[in-house]
Formats: sequence, C-alpha cells, structure tokens
Amino acid sequence: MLINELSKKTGLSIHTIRYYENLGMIKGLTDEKVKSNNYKHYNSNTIERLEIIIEAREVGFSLAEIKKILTSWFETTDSKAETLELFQAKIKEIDDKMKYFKQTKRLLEKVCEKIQNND
Amino acid sequence: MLINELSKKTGLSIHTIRYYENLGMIKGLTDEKVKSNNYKHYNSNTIERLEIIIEAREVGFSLAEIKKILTSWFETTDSKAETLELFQAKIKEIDDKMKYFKQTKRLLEKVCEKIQNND
DNA sequence: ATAAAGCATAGAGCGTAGTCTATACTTTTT
DNA sequence: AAAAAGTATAGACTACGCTCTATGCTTTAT
Repeated sequence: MLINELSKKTGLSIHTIRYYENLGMIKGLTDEKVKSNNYKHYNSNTIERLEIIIEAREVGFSLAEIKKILTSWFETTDSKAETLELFQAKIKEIDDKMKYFKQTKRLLEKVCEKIQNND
Repeated sequence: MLINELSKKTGLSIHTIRYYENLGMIKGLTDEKVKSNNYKHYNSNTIERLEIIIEAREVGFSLAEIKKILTSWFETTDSKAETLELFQAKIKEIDDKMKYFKQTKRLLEKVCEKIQNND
C-alpha cells in the first residue's frame, strides 16, 4: 500500500508518517519491479508499528523511547540485559503515572462537584 | 516566602516558576509595607497551585488546560455549565488515557517476556 | 564599604513533535 | 494530450514548555 492508504488506515497525516519514517521508526520499500518511480510501499507491519506509536505517545513516551520499544519488539537486538532494565523502568514509570492520573481525576471530579453545589 | 523558598518547597526551578507566573497560573504579591523593592511574596496557596500543576502536567494536560482547572478550583467563574462540560470531558479523557496506559504496559511486559525467553 | 547573593524583567535559544510549502517527477483521469 | 492528483525530498515554520543570559536593582554577608 502507498502512503495515502496508510494515512487513511491509521488516521495519521501523510506528513506525520513521513516524519516518523525520517526518524527511522517505520520503513517503506520501493517496489523493485517498478523502476519508473520511487514510491514507497508499506505493509501490515507498518500499520502495527504505527498503532504502537499512537498508543505509546498517548502515554507520554517520546518518539525516541518509542523507537526503542519498536526495535526491541520487532528486531532482534543485542544487549538484552540493558533493554530489559530500560523497559522495566518504563513499566514502573507507567505505574507512577497512573497514580497521578487517579489523583487528577479525583481533583477534576471535586471541581465538578464544587461547581454543581455552588449553583 | 520569596521565590527561592518556593522553588525549594516545590522542586521547580526559579525559571519555571517565573514562567508559570508569566502565564498567569500563579501570582506573587509585592509587599506593600516594603516599598524599596518589588520582590514577590508567595503564600501557601501558591504551593497548592504548583502541586496541582505538577500533578496535572504528568497526566499530559497542557499548561493552558491546567490554568483553566486552577481557575475553576480557586476562583469563582461564570459560565458554570460550560466549565462543567469541559471538566467532564477531561475526566473522560483521563479514562481513555488509562486504557492506553494499560495497553502500553501490557506491551512492555510482553517485550520483557520476549527478551527473557530469547535468552 | 565592598563583595556576594538574591530578585526582577526582557529577550534569546533550545528540544520535541509536528505542519506546511516549494519543487519536481509520476500516475491517473478526462 | 492536457489537467488533476499522488508521491518524494528538502527545508522553512510553528507551538509548547522550558532554560539560559544579560542587565540592573536590592539585600545580606564580610
């Protein structure tokens, strides 16, 4: 599939997809059989990767961090111990953030109550 | 208390505090009795506000959004219905984000497992 | 009295994550 | 065959959230 279709399937703009590709987070391949152009073709793996990117950036991870997650998930890497440590730290970060979430949610709920009672 | 003390109590840099003050998120007052300088004095309310800022920015809210939360919490505002709607939407946003968090956590846990098994 | 430290304001600079524009080539539509 | 739409690359531009620097004044320490 070409970039237009990829954009429609993921909801990301073509610009954003190219931006991610420039960062090396996804990779399209030019079709060898067609030599007249250099249009890039993307496969379902790219969709998977983009879905992970969307998910993880919601969590507040930087694109650099997400790139590492993708590498560890899809490509074989060396230095396993290091990677493992990194991700265990990230899991802890998520747990910490969850705490903030619950606190902020409670705060917002209190704000709502307050507004309704002052009515 | 002056900005230095405020910085130490909140863990935010003096620069960051001034940045937030410029955005109108907090407000220090110059002491009327002392006319020789225009040093700003902050009270415990400022600390409360900064703690809310710290909490809410962890959740990924923009400073503009956090400013609205602070206004609704500490100052009386008109257009209650509007504000209420805003915050109810924000609560829903948090719930949605929680979903992403759980998914990403699961992904990271799977990555960890994968790394450990490939060993 | 002088030096050092703290405060204020204004503005420059920076990293992240896009977003948009210009240019040029290719493919599809009419 | 010409126009419209799609693709690629490069680079400019933007918004956000800081972070730092310069300058000048005030207060505290020596």
